[in-house]
Amino acid sequence: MSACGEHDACTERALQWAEQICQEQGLRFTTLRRRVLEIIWADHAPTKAYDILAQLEQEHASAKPPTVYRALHFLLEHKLIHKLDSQNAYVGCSHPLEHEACYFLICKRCHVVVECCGRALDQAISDSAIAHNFSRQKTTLEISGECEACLQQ
Amino acid sequence: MSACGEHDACTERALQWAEQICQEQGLRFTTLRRRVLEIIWADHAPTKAYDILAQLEQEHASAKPPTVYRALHFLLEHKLIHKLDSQNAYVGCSHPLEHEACYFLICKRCHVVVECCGRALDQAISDSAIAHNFSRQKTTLEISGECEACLQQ
DNA sequence: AACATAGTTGTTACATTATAACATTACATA
DNA sequence: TATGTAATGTTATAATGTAACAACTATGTT
Ligand SMILES: [Zn+2]
Ligand SMILES: [Zn+2]
Ligand SMILES: [Zn+2]
Ligand SMILES: [Zn+2]
Repeated sequence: MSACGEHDACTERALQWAEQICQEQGLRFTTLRRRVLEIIWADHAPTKAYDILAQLEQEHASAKPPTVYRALHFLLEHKLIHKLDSQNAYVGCSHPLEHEACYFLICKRCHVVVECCGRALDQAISDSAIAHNFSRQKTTLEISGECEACLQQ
Repeated sequence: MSACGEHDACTERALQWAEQICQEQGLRFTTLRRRVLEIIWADHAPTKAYDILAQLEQEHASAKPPTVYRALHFLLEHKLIHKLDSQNAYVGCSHPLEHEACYFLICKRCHVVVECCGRALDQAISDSAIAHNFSRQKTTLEISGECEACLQQ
């Protein structure tokens, strides 16, 4: 499920972003890391680590769990992907350049994940943390339900 | 870590709630389920399933993973506990009677979890879902950072 | 009391998700 | 080319969670 007219463009854009970010920061965007990012960007649904492994194995005989998890750690660290804790699965980041607090709308039917970055909601979260004298460091916000397209069926 | 003056009172209250809720709904609050709830309520930190198992084993020779997970499923189903997806761990529900959308402040230092239920933040989440024509069914909101007590040290 | 029933627990086995530890290889650059 | 660092290969294992079926327990009905 892609939820976008031209998904090749999404993938292309994500890979170019990754290339650019790695270049700017002197990071090595190796074949393996690129391939894992491509697999994750095959669609807009969350991808499981062991499904990535299954794909990698077909083209890369030495692929093992650490192969995949290392690539995932690299991509997470540099915010090229996100982990959805409620699903134990990974999605490509939709806007790695301008990175703020983001949250996810996850469709239970078509599995499309939309990444949102609204200042309003982010502010509401900060306000609540402040009200509890809590110093906010990391936020996990994942909303599952049904997307517009699925509701219209 | 308890984050409350009189933690025995927290536990006592939680067990009585559970008793009452099960009675009202014709559910069986068995020894095993009560014991798992007690273990979770030993403090305000998230508890891991296999740590519960380790405790149960000492007093209940036949305890195995399904023993624990069944009790957890029961307690989750009836909203006596919550699972924190960002930690793979479980906490007692602080207000099982008046249950609305809730979210969690998780202290990285002392591990105390505070469950919050603010209408304002809940509304902001709904607004955002509506803005994306998304039908919201389940929300995971977990904020990790440092609590007031730890910040003052 | 005997029986039927549904719910709970026991038991074994396994699936899924993730990491530790150490060896080897590739890459940059001096 | 030597040398150090980062990346990958390799083996093993840890951590989290479920399937499937057997045995038991509580409860209500004949
Ligand atoms: Zn797309
Ligand atoms: Zn959908
Ligand atoms: Zn307490
Ligand atoms: Zn704290």
